[in-house]
Amino acid sequence: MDRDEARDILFNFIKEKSLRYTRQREEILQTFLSAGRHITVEELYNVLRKKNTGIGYATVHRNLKLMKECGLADEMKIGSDKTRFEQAYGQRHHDHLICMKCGRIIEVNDDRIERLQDKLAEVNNFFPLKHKLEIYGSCKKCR
Amino acid sequence: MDRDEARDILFNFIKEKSLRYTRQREEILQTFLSAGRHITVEELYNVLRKKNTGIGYATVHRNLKLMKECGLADEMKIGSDKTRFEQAYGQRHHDHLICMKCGRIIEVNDDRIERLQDKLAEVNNFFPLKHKLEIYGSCKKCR
DNA sequence: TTATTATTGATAATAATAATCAATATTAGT
DNA sequence: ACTAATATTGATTATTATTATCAATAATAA
Ligand SMILES: [Mn+2]
Ligand SMILES: [Mn+2]
Ligand SMILES: [Zn+2]
Ligand SMILES: [Zn+2]
Repeated sequence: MDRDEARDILFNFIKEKSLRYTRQREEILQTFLSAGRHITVEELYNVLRKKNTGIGYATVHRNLKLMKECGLADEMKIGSDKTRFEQAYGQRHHDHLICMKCGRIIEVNDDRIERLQDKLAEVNNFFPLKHKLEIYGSCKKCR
Repeated sequence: MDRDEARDILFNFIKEKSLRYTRQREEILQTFLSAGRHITVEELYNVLRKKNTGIGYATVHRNLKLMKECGLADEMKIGSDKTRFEQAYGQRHHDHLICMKCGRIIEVNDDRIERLQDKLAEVNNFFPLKHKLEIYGSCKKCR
């Protein structure tokens, strides 16, 4: 994702809602964009702490939620772990293979599955809005 | 699921592990079998409370976990709701359509999707053990 | 510069789940 | 049936993730 584009999205969202563009928001956005995918609030908070930004946990939490609101982040919950956030803007939908041994998360896509899911909903008179497919097992290394 | 068969499974599991077959366990099992699918600890606890069984919340919680251990129950977590339990013995695997308006849960199955999931794992050098497919949207009534 | 008010960061509240522990109940052995 | 051993219960507390609170501060517009 383009950094400037991401900043624009956040900035415009903030202006539209009469919110304020703070040093903390800029810092959290940049750090989030640099960080690995599927990061928790705690993990992002720890990265920011090492940078001596003095940003509090609550602020990280609040602003990841804000970034979700404006479409820059997606929220995901795996099992009963902590909520994870991943970059969403410019990313196409994908599902996840989750290694139960090392925690690695592999992003995958299968159009045939996507289409069959829509059909499955249809034959059940169900109007699908979103879905979650997670396959749990062990990855190559942990086999 | 056959009641006697279910009791046998629990009973044998308990004997194998040198545990004890208590009045509470029998009561919780029977009530769980009679209750609707995808029930929470709290919901089951409330049913038991109405029956004046005097069984505590912690005991319900512990024993639903036990029933999961012996294969009589499956645990599922939808979004950030409370954990739900459903009968597992004699039930084939299925996925869920979840109405975001009324909370209705429709159980579905599609062998083609199942097979494609296995292939998807395979091409990613991933060994699948279980999976979770949930489609969120609105049901017929809530359309 | 000033007034307004959104934001922050520390902390407390909430809520789901699990752990603790003394009292009690179950079980096996006699 | 009695006893000893110990698993279980139920009330309560602890833990953990998430969210709310609030006084101090910072961002924004006039
Ligand atoms: Mn992902
Ligand atoms: Mn089900
Ligand atoms: Zn792995
Ligand atoms: Zn509905």
